[in-house]
Amino acid sequence: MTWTGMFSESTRKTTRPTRPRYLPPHMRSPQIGNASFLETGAPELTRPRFYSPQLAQSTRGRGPWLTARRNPNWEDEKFDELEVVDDTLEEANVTNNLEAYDDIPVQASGDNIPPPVKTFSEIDLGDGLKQNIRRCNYIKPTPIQRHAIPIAVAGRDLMACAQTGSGKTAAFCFPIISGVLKDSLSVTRRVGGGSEVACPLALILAPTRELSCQIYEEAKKFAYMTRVQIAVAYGGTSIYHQLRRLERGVDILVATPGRLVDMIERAKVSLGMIKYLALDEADRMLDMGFEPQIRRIVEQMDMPPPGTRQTMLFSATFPDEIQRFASDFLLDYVFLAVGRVGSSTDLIVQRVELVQEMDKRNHLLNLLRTQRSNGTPHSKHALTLVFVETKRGADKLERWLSRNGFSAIAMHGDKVQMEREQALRSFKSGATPILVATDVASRGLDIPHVAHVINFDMPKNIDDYVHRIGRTGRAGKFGLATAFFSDKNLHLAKSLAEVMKESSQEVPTWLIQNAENYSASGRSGWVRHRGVDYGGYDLRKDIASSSTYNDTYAVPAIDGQYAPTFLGSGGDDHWVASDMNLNAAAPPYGYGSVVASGWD
DNA sequence: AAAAAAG
Repeated sequence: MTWTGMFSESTRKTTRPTRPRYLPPHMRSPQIGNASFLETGAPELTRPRFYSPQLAQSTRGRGPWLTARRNPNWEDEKFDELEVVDDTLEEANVTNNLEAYDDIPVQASGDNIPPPVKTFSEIDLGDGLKQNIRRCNYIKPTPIQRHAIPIAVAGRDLMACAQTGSGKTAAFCFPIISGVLKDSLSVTRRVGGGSEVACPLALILAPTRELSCQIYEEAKKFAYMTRVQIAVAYGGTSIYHQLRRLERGVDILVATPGRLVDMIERAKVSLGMIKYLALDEADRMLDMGFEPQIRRIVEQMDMPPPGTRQTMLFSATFPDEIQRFASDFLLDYVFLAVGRVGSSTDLIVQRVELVQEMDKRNHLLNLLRTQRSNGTPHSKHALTLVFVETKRGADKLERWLSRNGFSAIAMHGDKVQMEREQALRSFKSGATPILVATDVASRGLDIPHVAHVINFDMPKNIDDYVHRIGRTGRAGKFGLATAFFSDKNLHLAKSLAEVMKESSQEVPTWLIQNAENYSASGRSGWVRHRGVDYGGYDLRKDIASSSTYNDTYAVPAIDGQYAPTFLGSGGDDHWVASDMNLNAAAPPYGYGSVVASGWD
């Protein structure tokens, strides 16, 4: 049996910082003047008053000695060599649409589920990590963190549906770092000098190189000044330097599958000592393209079997069939879903426009021109992310936009890694305020200031749509998502209408009409029509014999705040962790501040 | 009929 509950989240103001400080993605650039945004239907292009790029620049590239003289707490400065924001921000944040998101639905199922905590201090994560959590200004755990961390720290396997922006990365990093810290085996005993094999205790896998980097950077912050050694392994760059790094010993390895396999085959890495395995964007990692590789790494190398390692799978979407694959990797796992589709998601305005293929380019130009004339020109603070279907299409659209006066850059898997990273940097910095990307950029990446996501080509499945539009509307900022819907996309009509409806969007009648005519039943080739199935519920519930899972877990009332307001209501509730929800929900959580990139 | 991930 499972329980389902709605929890009240009360938010509160945090103390105003006395000095410029790191600002987490979800708290960056809270929207200001959103009324104009809604009226024009164009992204808010006004430069947020609280952001200070000059200030951010000024601390960059400085040696610790320099900072040390200025500030005795230089460690903290070095710790986040990132964006420094001035403190006027804080206030703007906390006043953001709080009430609408006070109730966060949480569903958990499985045997003997460790109860959630209300604060980080309720769990012994170790002094070093605890200090870093403070350094990160993590005031209060997010819902996914409150639930997932106790489960993970208890050593349980976990399948977690967590909304983007809800603190997923920390939710699996904290328990892993904490576990490594408690491990008595020093890293030097697991790797010798010379060419010995690196034996990490933890492996974190991600579907793209850039996402691996992001997680790596994030984990480094969490492990700052502890003895926990973190390394990253991904393709498209010299393996030599990565191997040299491994020779120094590694506790936690963040990797993409290809390069990892390469290293294992070269006998530079052994998975024999793995105690923790985490798959980020787990449904992607287990989809048709990736599944064989993952299976190879998890089942056919020297990775300890389920039961002797701890496995954690995280994603915002989790279709049934993927849950089935996934359960092969897990033992007696807890299923967790945070967030619900259908709750207010007015932070992302979703528009669908019926555009024929041949008209798309001009339509895009008109859209961008309107956007430009509506407000400040594209800038660091109003980035537009355009998704296309193919790599060639990305290049062609980049050229088309450039020829027509829009500064655009393309990012896709046919570019060499340097170009990919350069494109991303150029976009993030605002130097090239339009990024034309394939799905390489659809998941996990945290790009502040994306005001508008345009699905120039619709993705093949609705999950990707959810992930793509989740690149905007983050950090409590309003976001706009525009979809160019052509007759090639009719199979998506139903699921798209469903997604929009669930996030309180206005669904055009023509779309509803088509949704009825084209119920997503067809299945052909590699196109997987799944209708609306993000897997917001535990697949095991469908299994006839529920005896294995009959431990009911009621959430203890803590200060009256955690008392479920309802339990297992009617069955009509659709529990899903969707990006849209998550975006909407992010600011109200009121985690004070914090979190870093990779907040996804 | 695709994107991603090794070189």
